[in-house]
Amino acid sequence: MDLDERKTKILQAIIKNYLETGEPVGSRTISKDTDLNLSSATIRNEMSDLEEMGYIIQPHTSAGRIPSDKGYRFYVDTLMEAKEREVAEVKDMLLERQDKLEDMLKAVVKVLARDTQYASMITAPTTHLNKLKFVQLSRVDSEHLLAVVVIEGNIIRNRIIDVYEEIDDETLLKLNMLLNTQLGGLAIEEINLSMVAKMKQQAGIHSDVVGGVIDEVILTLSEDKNLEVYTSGTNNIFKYPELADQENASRLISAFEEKDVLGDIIQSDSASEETGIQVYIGGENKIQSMQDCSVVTAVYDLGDGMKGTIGIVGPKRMDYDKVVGTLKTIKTKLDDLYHK
Amino acid sequence: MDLDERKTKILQAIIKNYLETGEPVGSRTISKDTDLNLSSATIRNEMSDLEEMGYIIQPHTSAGRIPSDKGYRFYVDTLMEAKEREVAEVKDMLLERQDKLEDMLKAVVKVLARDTQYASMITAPTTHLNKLKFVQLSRVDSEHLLAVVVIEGNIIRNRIIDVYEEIDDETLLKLNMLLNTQLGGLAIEEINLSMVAKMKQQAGIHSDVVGGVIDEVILTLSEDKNLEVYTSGTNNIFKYPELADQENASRLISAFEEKDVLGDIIQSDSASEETGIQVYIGGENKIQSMQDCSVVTAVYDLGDGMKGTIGIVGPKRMDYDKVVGTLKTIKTKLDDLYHK
DNA sequence: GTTAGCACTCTATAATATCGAGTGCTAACA
DNA sequence: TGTTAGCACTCGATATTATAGAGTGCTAAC
Repeated sequence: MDLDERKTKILQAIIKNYLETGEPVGSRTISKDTDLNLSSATIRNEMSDLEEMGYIIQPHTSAGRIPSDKGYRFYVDTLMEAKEREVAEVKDMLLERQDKLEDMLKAVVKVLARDTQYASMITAPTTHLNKLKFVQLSRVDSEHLLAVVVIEGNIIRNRIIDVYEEIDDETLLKLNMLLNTQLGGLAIEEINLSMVAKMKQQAGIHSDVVGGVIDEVILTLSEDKNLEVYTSGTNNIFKYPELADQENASRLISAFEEKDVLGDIIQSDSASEETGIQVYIGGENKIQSMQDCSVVTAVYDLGDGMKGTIGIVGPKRMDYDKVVGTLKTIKTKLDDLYHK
Repeated sequence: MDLDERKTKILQAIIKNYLETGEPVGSRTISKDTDLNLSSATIRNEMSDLEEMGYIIQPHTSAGRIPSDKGYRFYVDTLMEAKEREVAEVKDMLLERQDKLEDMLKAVVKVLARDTQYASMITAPTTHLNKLKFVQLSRVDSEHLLAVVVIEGNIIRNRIIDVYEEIDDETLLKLNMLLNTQLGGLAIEEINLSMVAKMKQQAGIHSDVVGGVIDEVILTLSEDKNLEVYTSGTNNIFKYPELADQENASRLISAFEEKDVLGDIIQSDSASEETGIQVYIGGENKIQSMQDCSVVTAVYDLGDGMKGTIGIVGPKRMDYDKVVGTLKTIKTKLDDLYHK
């Protein structure tokens, strides 16, 4: 038995209807709603077939049918007509200065949540090809130095370093020179221990300062680990009864609080290449607490190897059209930021 | 009619019992639980009085009594015996480097949530007496400068500034000198427009760079506005049935997502001076969505005028002893950080 | 002032009845 | 052979009723 055109149409009608209402769909509804002009009895026969094939499920004997994960998957893969959406606000927002990256990400995820009405998240971009642009040491007061580390993509990190001996301006200048000539332009893999030892030796009594700076440089260069994730609209999960019972809601909300968990969702996102958008339905999710949800993610690319992920979590009966459209738009706008 | 010793004891017993069970407390329970050796009938008479005086409430005719806001208030003000608590983890945590303030705050609030089992929040310290320590301009590449602004308390902000004309090293040095001699040590109130104009004039063709830096300085100095708030343990609200119904939970969670709302709670915290800890019970809360909750906050002081607030939100039948004790400990440890 | 006793109230829980949407199956029809 | 009307049946959702028990207020006796 295979999915002929009529079965496909009926399956689509069932899913569409269920997405809207959240109630199991009966044969009578389909009979009236579609332009197939078939009686409910015929529909019933077809539905029985579709159930046998695993596309739909009967919650209990005398209820209508709801889509199975397999049904949703078929819908997403073949039946969905992704509509382009306009997300007006984002366009302006992205004109903001890039060094306020954090604020920009927070704003984008907020727009996404408001636009889709699903719980939303975005990760700060992680750079994989990190190279040091330069280091700048300044005196804060007699006991502290400030080390500013700048890497490709203009990511900036600061660190206050304790000093125990007086450092005069000239020495400071020399240390700056030393650090920049030795380390400038290098990636983390290119910095080895013998270089560090040599530099410490050249710094003489200030070797601990050099050590502190190098620590910060290494930390900054290898910083994909402490993944920043911003979320918005968490409380949207209460809009969907099938997710809103206490146990579920509690689990989901604590998942949204644990950045690591969100990181896991996003990690191995090898995103379907044409659009860069990935849909995980129900059991396809790795995260236990999201087995009753669908997750849609998109990878954005700010250039310089700076890639991040933006996505939403919602009920399986999600408005996939809308979500994919919205994500596509936002992704495009984020990507354009670089190629503009 | 006034609160004699016996009434006080009975009130205390009612509240204690209700805090533990969350169920309305009957006269029989009190009769057995206290060492007053009174029959349930006598207790009933007293309870009737206490109800008339507004300290307790009957949810319905044939139920036991629960404390009113006024009852809780009396309990917190006079009956509670705040226990000192040990919050072991925080001690070590605070030894961390101060320039990772953000991470430290996140860690502290996490400990608080885990320790109390209530939803917790902490605000980053805002400094009111901000004075500029120094500004440092560096070249990032031919089109961008990096401005680093450091203010009292070693708070650091960065900004990338676009430049349209080549700036050589010497000019950069001059601009650095100019900015630091003119602005060093000043508070925001001390920087006026005529100074800005004068500096721009001295900077000649690079007046826009100077303008950009000054913008960032002003932004940094007046930065109490974009109040950073970190939260943890939001999902703890599901542990208390009286808060866990969908509507309530949804409201609370979205309040926890809106930093502004949390800011409001904390704003006018004139904290009772001896301990610096403030308790808001039910209707005493300004925030609409928290009228069914109690909120306990503490102001911490890192010195240099850097003050922040840490607090928890939970059900009215909260373990006030524990919470106040824990907050006191954390507050003390944060305060000590400065005076150590 | 305290207490035993008792009638009364009201919620929570369980047990029961009823309704209706939806199904599967059969038989008739085109 | 595919389609459809008809009908008995299933089962969750909702309303209805009954029951138990915790707690009260009041009265009268101690």
